[in-house]
Amino acid sequence: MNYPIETRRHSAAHLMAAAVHRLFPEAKFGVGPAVENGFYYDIDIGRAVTPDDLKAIDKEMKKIVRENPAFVRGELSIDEAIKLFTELGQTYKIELLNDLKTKGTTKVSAEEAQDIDPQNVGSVSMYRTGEFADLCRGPHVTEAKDVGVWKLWKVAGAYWRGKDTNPQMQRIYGLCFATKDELAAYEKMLEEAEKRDHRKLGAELDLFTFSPLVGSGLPMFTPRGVILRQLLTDFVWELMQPYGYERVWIPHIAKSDLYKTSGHWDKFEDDLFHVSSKKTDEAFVLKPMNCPHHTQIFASRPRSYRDMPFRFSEVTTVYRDENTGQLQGLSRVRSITQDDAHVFCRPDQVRDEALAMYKIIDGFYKGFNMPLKARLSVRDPDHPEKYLGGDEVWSNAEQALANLLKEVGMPYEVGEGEAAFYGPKIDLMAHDSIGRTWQLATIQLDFNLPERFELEYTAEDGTKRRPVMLHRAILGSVERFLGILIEHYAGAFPLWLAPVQIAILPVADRHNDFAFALAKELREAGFRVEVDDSTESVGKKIRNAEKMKLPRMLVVGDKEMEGGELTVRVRGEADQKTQSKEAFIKEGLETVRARAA
RNA sequence: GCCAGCGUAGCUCAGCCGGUCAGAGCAGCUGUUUUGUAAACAGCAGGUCGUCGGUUCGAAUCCGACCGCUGGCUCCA
Repeated sequence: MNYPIETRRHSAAHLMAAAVHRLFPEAKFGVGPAVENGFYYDIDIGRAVTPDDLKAIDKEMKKIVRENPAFVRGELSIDEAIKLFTELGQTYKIELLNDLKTKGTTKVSAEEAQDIDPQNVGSVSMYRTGEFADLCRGPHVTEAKDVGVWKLWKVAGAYWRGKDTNPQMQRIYGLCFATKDELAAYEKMLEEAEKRDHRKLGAELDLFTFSPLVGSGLPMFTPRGVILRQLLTDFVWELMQPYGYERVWIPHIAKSDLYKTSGHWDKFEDDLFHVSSKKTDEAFVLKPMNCPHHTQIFASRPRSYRDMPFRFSEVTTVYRDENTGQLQGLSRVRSITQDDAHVFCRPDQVRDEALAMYKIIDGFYKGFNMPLKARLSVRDPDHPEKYLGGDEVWSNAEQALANLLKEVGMPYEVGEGEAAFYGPKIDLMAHDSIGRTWQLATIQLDFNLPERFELEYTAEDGTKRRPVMLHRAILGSVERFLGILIEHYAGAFPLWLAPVQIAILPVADRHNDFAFALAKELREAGFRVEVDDSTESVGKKIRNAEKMKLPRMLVVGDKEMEGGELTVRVRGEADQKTQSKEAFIKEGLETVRARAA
């Protein structure tokens, strides 16, 4: 039988629950949906699940598959179900059923909704697998042996119904695919992703480092890493040129009053780094974002409608006191460098400004062969209290962004509840070379900060008007983008980005002078060059250059000194070629200019 | 912040049911070699076994706290 993979995965979750039920009769069950690549089930056995438990559960699952019970569907009223689960002591299920009964939904998160059909209020469906019965809307495979190939993967703590005030359950993750080959292929992909891990490559390629003395989540960039940072932000700056952006500069701390005015204080006080002064009683914070500062530059003098828009851009670092448990390599840090820009414009200029932003983003990601998808992030209609500003303002803003996406012909999905608290936004998701998607660039509309800071400009008729503010980031965060880029290229950066572009490898000591002279010449031509004058063999020098993923290698020995031609080796290729110096330089410069490999 | 796992030289790892347990390879340094396409040879040096405390006659090994890392959860302006 050819089941949809979700059906197999969800059935595998039940199968696992059935096994857990046998091994731990007291176990209480939460929810167990199918997810990307597999499934999980949240359980509570009164203690942590150990790796040994996982093995035992896996063994029991195999045993059940040999017994091959059918997945049997039944239906009963909510009250009957509550009675049944009360007898079974399944307190979590009872909570879900009570919610269903009183609120007509169990929905707290999208995942949980999978377990119960909110449309089918009044009665609920059950599935029985052998002696294990579970609340479930299905569908399921008919027999246990149809679940496919699984592998119990890992255990993690997970708050019941995703709320950190609720007790934590044990979430057991499993991979599940229809065939062995698919599972193997996925595991291979995981392995590949691990090899590309930017934390590993960052150390190996000497791009950035952490120190326990400096603190977690506070990366430091080495000379090679800074070359990458600089090239990336220069690229953005270059793309911004046609659109009239200007650079500004702001200090990295500000009085807390700034954020009390902006509204950030109320929302993020606990996530700010607080700075106190012994000289004054005033409280300061390390800036967690740049927009409030930028509003003060706008507000620093009277503005005329004639001069609008003002486009302030800055690559600058913000600081956020993230929960330590969620810091991760360059992906989640406490010092975040943003390629930030804020545009203050008239309402009639929003479209053009947002369009310009879109074009910059589009050009940037094309440069890395990362296809984009858009998401229009709007309010969560169920929680209007989470947002600043009036309903009409929001509706207009959401509409303006939707129109823009339609205009540029960008397909998009709508992300309800994904908006920032001050306005809707367009988030752009980039695909990397191994098929993952990342939310990176963003264009955000903001009708609220101008209001809070009482920003204004003088209109044609002499009246004071409120400008509209747009926030945008192209890379998102330089650190996070760099982490993604390292994994995208597996550390083998294209020539234009490589921190060291050319390695010159002298065959013997007597070729060193020639090598250094050549290096000087190539540097003057604009390349980043390194000479390996160690006393190692040529083979070893090549090996080292390959390990550092240097795009070009020039082996120089007697032949090159006498003949005048260069011997060129390209990263990852076994063959070499002979080329004149002029041709090598010309070709290299063209490749760099084209931002190609 | 919460749950779990982990922490031995710069890196990768061995040792870990308490008693020659401080080891290996790579990297580093010093010699020799002067090398022609992915690892020359030899020697030397390097760790208070994350930190602090506890149990014990004795702790890298057991326990606790803290720091850090990893995977999740929560959060994400």
